[in-house]
Amino acid sequence: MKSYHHGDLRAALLAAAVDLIREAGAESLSLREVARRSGVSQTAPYRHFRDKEDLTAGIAEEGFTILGDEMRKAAGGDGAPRERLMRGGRAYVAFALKRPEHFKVMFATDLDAKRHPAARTAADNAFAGLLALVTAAFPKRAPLTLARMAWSQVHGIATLAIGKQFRFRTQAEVLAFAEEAMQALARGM
Amino acid sequence: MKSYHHGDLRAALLAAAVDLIREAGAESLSLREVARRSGVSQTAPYRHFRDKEDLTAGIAEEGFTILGDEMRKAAGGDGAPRERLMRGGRAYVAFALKRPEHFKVMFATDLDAKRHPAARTAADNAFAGLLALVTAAFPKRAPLTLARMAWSQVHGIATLAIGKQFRFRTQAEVLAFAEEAMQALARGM
DNA sequence: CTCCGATGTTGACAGTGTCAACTTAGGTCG
DNA sequence: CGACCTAAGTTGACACTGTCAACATCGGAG
Repeated sequence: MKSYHHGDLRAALLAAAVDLIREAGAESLSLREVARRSGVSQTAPYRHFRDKEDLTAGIAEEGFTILGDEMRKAAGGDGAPRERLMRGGRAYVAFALKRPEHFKVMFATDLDAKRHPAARTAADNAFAGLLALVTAAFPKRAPLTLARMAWSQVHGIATLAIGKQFRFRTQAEVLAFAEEAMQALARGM
Repeated sequence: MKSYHHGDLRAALLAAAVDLIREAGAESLSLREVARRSGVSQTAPYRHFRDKEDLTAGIAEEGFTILGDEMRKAAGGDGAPRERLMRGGRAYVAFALKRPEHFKVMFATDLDAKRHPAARTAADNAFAGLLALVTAAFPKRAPLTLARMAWSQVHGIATLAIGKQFRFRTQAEVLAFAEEAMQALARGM
């Protein structure tokens, strides 16, 4: 019986936007099409997002939150600190492979801290988790620098993999390669 | 006396497009604005590019060509193979810092080999240079895998640096960090 | 029960990518 | 030397987009 008010339009819009990006690419993300797919008028999204960029910032925030959660979950439990760090890195790459739309949006624009504080907070949060893992795995060793190294490594792998720059055929191959690369870097650190 | 024909419109359009991206971001790249800045009608670009995507592919091709050249130049000359590989990697990061507009476009879209063969060729070419460097530096050691590791490393650094994800203040800081990271990875390889 | 704020709608405007049809410049060939 | 062909550029149009202003409606607080 479709009431005048939607109920949870914001979430529906975010989901529709991600779907659209998956189907047609981030270039052809359209606020109007997102509204259409959510069964709502063209300007309804403006009750939940300031403008189009704010919508993508919402996707980015969602992505950083999920990424942080999945890394924490993967790195949790028992095992040596180094082993747990590896699991965290693996989760980073796995996230990018499973949700390439989120991942691309998250790093497409340098999201302005003033305009999108929630997204920035979620991002900082995820990085803080990584920092903790690195600190535990390599104590007394300039943790910030080492964390940046680890981040660069998995980020490069993730970016190039979803951009199809490597010639890997399966996600399993990507993950196996990531494992190898992380081992090599860890040895050198 | 502004002749009817432009002379080298294609190059002018590419340059205007890069300028526009630098000033306003890749999102607001507009074929019409590019045409306007080149002093030409709105549809003139279609004589040189099939569509908007083809224009960005042109920028990407230009970028890959420059990148390949600069890496080769940096890695040339004398020095131990490892040392030359380092110089190549450093050139990769330096390229991204100096030409972030090119760099972003190059990796924004997974450029279709069928639609944009020239861009793909230029990209393959640049990677081939890296592969040669790695092979010389680490003989008898699965060069493809090692090259991918090196590429991931510098690519991650470049991407995160120009996306302002690190909190570095100067380009020199970024390059110094890159040096450190490359050393660490090389030790582990 | 009333009324007000949050949520949603309609209509409009400027700007965009792209197509079809037309024009012009400048070199090729009889 | 003049006719003409093609590459390069133009004009006008269409459907679509982001966004604004003005209006409508629901649902909960008093």
